[in-house]
Amino acid sequence: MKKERRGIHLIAELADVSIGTVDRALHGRGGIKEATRQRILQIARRIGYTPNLAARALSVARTSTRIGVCMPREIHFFYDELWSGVLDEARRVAQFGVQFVNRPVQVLGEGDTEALTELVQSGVNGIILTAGNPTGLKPLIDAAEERGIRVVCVSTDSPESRRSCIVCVEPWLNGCLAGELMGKFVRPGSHVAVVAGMLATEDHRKKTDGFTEAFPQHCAGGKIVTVIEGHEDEEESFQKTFDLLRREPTLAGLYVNTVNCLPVCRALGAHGLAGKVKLITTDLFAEMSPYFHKGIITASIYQQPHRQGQMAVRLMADHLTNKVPLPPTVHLSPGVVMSSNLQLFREIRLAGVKLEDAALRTRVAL
Amino acid sequence: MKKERRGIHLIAELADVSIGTVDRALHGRGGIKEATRQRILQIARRIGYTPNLAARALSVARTSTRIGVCMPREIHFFYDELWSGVLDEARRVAQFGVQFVNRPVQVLGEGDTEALTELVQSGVNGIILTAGNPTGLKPLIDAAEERGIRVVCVSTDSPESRRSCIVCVEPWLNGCLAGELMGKFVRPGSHVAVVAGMLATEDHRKKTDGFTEAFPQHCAGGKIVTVIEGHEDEEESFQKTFDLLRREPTLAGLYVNTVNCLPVCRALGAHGLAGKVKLITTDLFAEMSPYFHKGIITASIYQQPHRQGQMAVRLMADHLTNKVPLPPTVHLSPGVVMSSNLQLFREIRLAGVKLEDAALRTRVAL
DNA sequence: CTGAAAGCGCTAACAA
DNA sequence: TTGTTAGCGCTTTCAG
Repeated sequence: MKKERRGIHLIAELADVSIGTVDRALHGRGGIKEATRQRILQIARRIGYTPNLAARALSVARTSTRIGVCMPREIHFFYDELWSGVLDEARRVAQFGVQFVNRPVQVLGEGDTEALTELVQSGVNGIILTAGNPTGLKPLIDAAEERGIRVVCVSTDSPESRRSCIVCVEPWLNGCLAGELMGKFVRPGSHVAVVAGMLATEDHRKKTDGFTEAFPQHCAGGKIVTVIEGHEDEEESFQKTFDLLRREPTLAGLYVNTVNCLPVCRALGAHGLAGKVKLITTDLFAEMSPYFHKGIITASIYQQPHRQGQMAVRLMADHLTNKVPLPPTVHLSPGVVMSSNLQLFREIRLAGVKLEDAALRTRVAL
Repeated sequence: MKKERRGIHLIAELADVSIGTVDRALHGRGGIKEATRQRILQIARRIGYTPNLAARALSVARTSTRIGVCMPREIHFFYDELWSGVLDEARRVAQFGVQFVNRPVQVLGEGDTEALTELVQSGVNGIILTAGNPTGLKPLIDAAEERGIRVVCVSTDSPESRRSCIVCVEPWLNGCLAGELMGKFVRPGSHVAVVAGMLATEDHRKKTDGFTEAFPQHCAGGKIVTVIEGHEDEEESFQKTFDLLRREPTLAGLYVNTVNCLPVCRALGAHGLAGKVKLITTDLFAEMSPYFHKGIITASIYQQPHRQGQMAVRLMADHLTNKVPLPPTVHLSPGVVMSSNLQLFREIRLAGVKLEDAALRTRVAL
């Protein structure tokens, strides 16, 4: 009884060539007669050949592909989760011979040109990047792509550049969802306001725009009375919100489109407005928890940082190791956090677990 | 220059034994002196050994592990997505030598005892199952677990049984979220109603309970005037809703906790109540789309079927191939679908794409 | 242009 | 109780 062959051996047997030739045909390598190639591809198609990725990974283990990661290092908040998403998935694909080079920057947009330059020079095959300052990064990203280094932006885009792919929650849509929710929470004709970080930041501006567009569509006669900027400063945010609430006693809703929502919560609390003014925030971290319970935060728009990181790694790894084409955009749907489902989110469940420890717990949902 | 060894070869070299012995030590196989084992484990720990999963997968490819899947076959709706989540992830882990045995049943709860029996007898190593009739299935599940076959329930649980793990969106919490949303959409003192499938079904009853508990907490003086049962019948659902709307002209909200929401939408439309009565539905499929745009559906609670399927496969495969322990429960957070983010959901994006084709498009988000 | 052969790190069967 | 060895399916190098 003949031995049952598999994979390229089977093809080789059927085509009556050696596995080396099959390999050449399958990979479009040179040095093979076009006729043979066609015959082989034909057979491969007929038997529905799919490469065994484990074998491939094992075989190329030493010449492994490397992925560089440049994202902000920051604790307790969004980027922590983004990192853990990246690291979790990195651990999985590491088994496929993919290595990672981490080049964290301290703050979004600071020192990222240097980090990116380093990564490019270090000879990685792909780069995952939060594009803090899109314009400064553009030439570097373009240069990297020029050299065949794929760049996947995550969370923050550099839309003008030639990056291969962006994985994010679209900020405009993010604002729209907040606007729609707000429009449905407050009564027709209500006045609401927006607390942004700084409108100079594209992300905050787009969120504000989305909100501004969607809110009136879902709240007949609704009006956005003002947009204030907290500049990510605790004191300033508190003061400005506090003043706003005094100035506009009829205010029905407040949309905070930055992670810096605690001062706003405190200002609302100080006015005794828990639940009276509908507060919609952005992102999630453990310290927000009590404000949900007190009814001060009505809802928060969750940007799925962990999943963003995971997706970015997965896309890049699939592309690099299996030639899966990179989609130009991957837009995740933002989640809605309210008091009922609060406990299900990683940020709340894993509160207090340090990054290292959290990284070990692969199995916690969402 | 000596050749640089890796993995178990390195350990073997350091411990001055053969790789066979290292393998025995690492896997707790018999026939090895306790002292040697300790010495080897010690070294493994010291050098931070992690097995190369690709190599392992490749090596055990022929003796591969098999996972049985028993879930309802149903088109256009929830289970379609559940299947595609399973199949997508199955394709990935297939590379690790995991095979799948699919035993679809026509309808949830019909013929699943037979299917499960077959699977157990077919000698699979693990089973992924939607437990349609929990009580009937319990003895079979227990028997399977007894024989060392891990059972992971997905979407529908058999809580009394000894299944190793459940992956789902908790129905009670699902109802709570709907209740909270509703409580915030309507004015204090509002009257709302629930349209269930049949309260005899645990899932529907729990959703109803959750809603009943949460709604009054978020709507001062709010009242649930009635719970009607549509029995998943189009005509009955329409008629009962239509009558209800006539009987209760002040009704402010309606919560449909089954997938069968179209008749309710039509009844609302027939009364010209688009947007007047807040409608919160469950699940998502393409035909709901126009009702979002017309403002008839205010929000839908999305149970992430694709992700549920994906998680179930991932957990099972990780457990079977890498001995990762199965967590007893994995509760996903339900998503909130509104008109703003509607387009981001698979069910809407991939509308019209048949299961086979959709299965090829691994790269569509969420 | 094509074939042969050496590994990649691990498992499992067989020998000692 | 331990060592040896033959693959798993693929990539890559070196000969023809």
